[in-house]
Amino acid sequence: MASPESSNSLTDTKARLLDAAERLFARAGIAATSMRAVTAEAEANVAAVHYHFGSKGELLRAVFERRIAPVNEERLKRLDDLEAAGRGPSVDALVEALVRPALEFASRHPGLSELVGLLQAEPADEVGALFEEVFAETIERFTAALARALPELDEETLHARYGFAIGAMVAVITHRGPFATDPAKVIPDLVRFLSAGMKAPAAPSIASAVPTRETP
Amino acid sequence: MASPESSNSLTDTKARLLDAAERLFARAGIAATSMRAVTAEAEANVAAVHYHFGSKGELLRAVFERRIAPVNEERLKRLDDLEAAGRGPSVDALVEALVRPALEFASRHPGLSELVGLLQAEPADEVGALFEEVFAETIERFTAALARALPELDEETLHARYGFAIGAMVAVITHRGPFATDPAKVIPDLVRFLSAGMKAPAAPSIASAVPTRETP
DNA sequence: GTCTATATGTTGATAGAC
DNA sequence: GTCTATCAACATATAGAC
Repeated sequence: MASPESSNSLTDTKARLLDAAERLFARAGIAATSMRAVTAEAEANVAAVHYHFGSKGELLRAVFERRIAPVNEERLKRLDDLEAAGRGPSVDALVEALVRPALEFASRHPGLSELVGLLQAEPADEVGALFEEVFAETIERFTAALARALPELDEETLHARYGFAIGAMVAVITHRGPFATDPAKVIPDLVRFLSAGMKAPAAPSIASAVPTRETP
Repeated sequence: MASPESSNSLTDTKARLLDAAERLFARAGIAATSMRAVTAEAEANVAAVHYHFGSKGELLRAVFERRIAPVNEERLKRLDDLEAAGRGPSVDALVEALVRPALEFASRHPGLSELVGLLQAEPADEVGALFEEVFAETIERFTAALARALPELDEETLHARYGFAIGAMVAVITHRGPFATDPAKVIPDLVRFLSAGMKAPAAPSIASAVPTRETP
């Protein structure tokens, strides 16, 4: 089926470069990681990364997409399942569908953890556009589903709470806090915390407050 | 009172270097910001930063400490006030004392926002030790106060929730989410969300669950 | 596809005149 | 305290042999 000599060891270098770049970007940051270090770690040549990716920026993009795409696919699959089975998934179920795939992937691929950390603080120059592009669908689908589960929240509050939740989740993924390393422990903890926050009573809007008596 | 010629323009360069470094570190990251860029922005000389700070690492440390120290001072002052007035501050009050100073400082000094972003994702080499050192007292005081307000939570869960809260707060500070830019709007929103999360029922511990009947 | 060799620029740090 | 000049080390990127 495969051509006589191409398939295996030829693309091997490319994969090793991705692995090495992920490891080093995560460990020392993007700007501080030289392509020499990447190629050395991958046991490849300095020119190889230019041949396979064209530039350091494109290598970075490939590294991110490889890890983040499957997380979002799993999230959307879980959301599809929730919406298919009966109508109106609970807040807890939605939060878990959003959070669990990310945390489980992160615990399986330690590189993802620190990669997400980079996504958070790396100057938006290169990463910002990638961020928007990769997460747009997930954000839209989940905020819409949460809006249906929490009809009493105005859109602005709901979007803010979604942002709070992502922030807390990112803290766990990047290990910036005293969190259990076992996903089986931390995921329920986080879901419990975030669901309670999501379901908190909305702020009393100034206009609709005290409707019991009108001042003439 | 002041000595004839020293006080003003002599320390001026040092302050300009701090301002410039803060601006550039925030904009492009630490590793990507050269000291040449810093001294150019400060309209100073390449050697000036070595004269005043000794190295790039010490400059970084000075930049962080200048901004973060006052935030923690304000937090601890508010906590002191809460604990002085009556016993047992509420969860909501504690969360607000933790969160409001940071968000208000960040909205007044835009540089702090992106500086906090750096603290989050910069490889822990240099920043990690600084982080531990600067936030240790705040963490200890607030988790202790929260533990008194939430006696039903075990220590591990409480620390984890504290970490979730910091993560959500950092997301707001670094503008990584659809948050209102007006602190008067976002702070109450965040406090409401986090307080509800803090007060969420604890996970049923496997050991103490179903204590209604003992199996022989 | 992978390598060596090299062109060209930038970095952090220092020495020493003023 | 501030400057110019200069260092060795390292960066990205490319050219061309194999």
